Amino acid sequence: MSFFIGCATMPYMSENGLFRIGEISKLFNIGVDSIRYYEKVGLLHPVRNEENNYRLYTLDDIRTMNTVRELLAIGFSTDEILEFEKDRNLKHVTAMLDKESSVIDEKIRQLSNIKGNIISRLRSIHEAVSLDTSGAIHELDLPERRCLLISEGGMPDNEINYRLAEFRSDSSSRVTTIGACDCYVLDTEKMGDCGDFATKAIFFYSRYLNLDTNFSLDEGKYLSLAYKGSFTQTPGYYPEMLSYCEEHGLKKAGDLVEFCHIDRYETSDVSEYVTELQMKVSEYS
Amino acid sequence: MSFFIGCATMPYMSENGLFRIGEISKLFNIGVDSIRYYEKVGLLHPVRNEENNYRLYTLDDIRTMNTVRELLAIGFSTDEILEFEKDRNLKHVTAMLDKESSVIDEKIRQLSNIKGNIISRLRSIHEAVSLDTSGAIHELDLPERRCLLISEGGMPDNEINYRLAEFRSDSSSRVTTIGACDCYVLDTEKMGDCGDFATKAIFFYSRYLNLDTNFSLDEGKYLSLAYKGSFTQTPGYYPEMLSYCEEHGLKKAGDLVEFCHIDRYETSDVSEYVTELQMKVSEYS
DNA sequence: TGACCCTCCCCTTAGGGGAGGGTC
DNA sequence: TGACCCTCCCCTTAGGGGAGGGTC
Repeated sequence: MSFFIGCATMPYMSENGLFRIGEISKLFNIGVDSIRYYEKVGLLHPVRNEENNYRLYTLDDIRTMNTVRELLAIGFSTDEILEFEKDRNLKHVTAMLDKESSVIDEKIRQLSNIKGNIISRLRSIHEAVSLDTSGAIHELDLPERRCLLISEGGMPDNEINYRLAEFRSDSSSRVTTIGACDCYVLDTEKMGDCGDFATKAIFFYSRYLNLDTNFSLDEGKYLSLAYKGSFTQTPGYYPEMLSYCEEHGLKKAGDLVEFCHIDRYETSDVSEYVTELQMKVSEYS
Repeated sequence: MSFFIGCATMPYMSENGLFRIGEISKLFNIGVDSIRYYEKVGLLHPVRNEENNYRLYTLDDIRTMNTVRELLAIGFSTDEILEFEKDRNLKHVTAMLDKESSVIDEKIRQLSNIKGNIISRLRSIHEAVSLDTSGAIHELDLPERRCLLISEGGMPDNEINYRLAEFRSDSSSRVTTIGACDCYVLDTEKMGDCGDFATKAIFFYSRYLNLDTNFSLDEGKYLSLAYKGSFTQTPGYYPEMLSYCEEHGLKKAGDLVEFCHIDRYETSDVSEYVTELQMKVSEYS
């Protein structure tokens, strides 16, 4: 044990054994405003130099400052620190630390959930922009998929936002737009207002996000085709899917469904939209 | 796909196709103040009923509200949401989500550190109150222990707080009082001011907390004895330690050190203090 | 009349950043 | 004179809670 720690004097101490606010500020490496603030909330009670009204701090104030900085650093509020200063005992300090520990656990739990949510959204977006948007048809074997039905029948785009809000306010419902996929079941027999197919149903789907669900898309073989830009291109692609079926000995076994992977929820630039068409098919037997 | 979702009307909609603030409030299950606040920061721009000056919201405002609530829930500020609303595109949304993901990682990292710190303090306190404070002497084989030397020589209690502050402001220094142990190397040959042994050195030690250190206590055999209450009892216990040595064929091989496990940093109730005396010993050979 | 809407205005954390004036 | 100190006073998040007054 032979280290010599600095000089034995206290460089920031004024001659009368008391410290000025600037000295405390340097000693603790914090702003003078913080020190005045601790006084305002009742943590410090410096005496005053009667001649110039300067605040003067004792070594005991420095003890308080040490405790205050230590407790602020581990997340306590000035109110809690004040309570502790008023009633400093073992039961109190362990109760404080125990409680703070739980509070931090809860914060970490919430942040981890949010982090998972963000990662899921990023993954969904990444997967969407990685789709083959050449319009080429792929055969996919898909598992059962859980979805959230928003509406049976068509609905103006904006009304969907009303339904989403309704779901959201239904207490525990989890709905998500950014990174989730709004999907349209199309009626290929009927035309809608915009020269497009009429809509039979609207639902939300996400492979990664943990949405509420109220029905499933069947597992099975699907034809899939994706394109970029305005989703008015859908009717043009439908005949190609039918031709593909004929050429490959398949038959239509479900509705045509439009998956809007990237749309107005992620971007206002229509050229960035990514839409996928899926249609369930089966083999002739 | 055969679920029927509520009625096709929008129950909260006023007759003219617009919504009043109370309706939006119910729809989103939030206070009207929040909705007015979003307007104040520029996120919403409701029109007004010219007759009564009531705010009126469109379905497009509901779209915005959905996005706002979704992004607030994952930690974005209204400023960031405003930026996103102004320039909504894929690059922007992925950059935002990426950045938020990093911010959350950093927050979790900090909270985990704090949590570890709190747990260490609780463990230290728990261990201190679990000590045998009957004054009985125990022989301990202790490993090398890293410590933080505060002062060579004695020092008024309060001046220690000044030294602690100095260490703390030395940028990266980690010092801790609550849950750490301030220790006094005693000079058993000299008396101090209070009829107690004079102090040869002061240092901090914690088994669990990650303090800065600048020297080590040697590993080896120690006599240990703990008591509760005022630490003025130390001189009374020292002769007992010497007698124990004689009776057990041991000799004093180091200074008498006072470990103040529980003291003024944890409690203002002296009867709760827990002090441990340690003295290095060796066998006669 | 009661439910709903309006506009101020003050309050919450832990300080930060002035302005305007005195002190060493 | 420059560094230091003082006291207001305004500002920061995302709203919450009034008061005082009009509207359906």
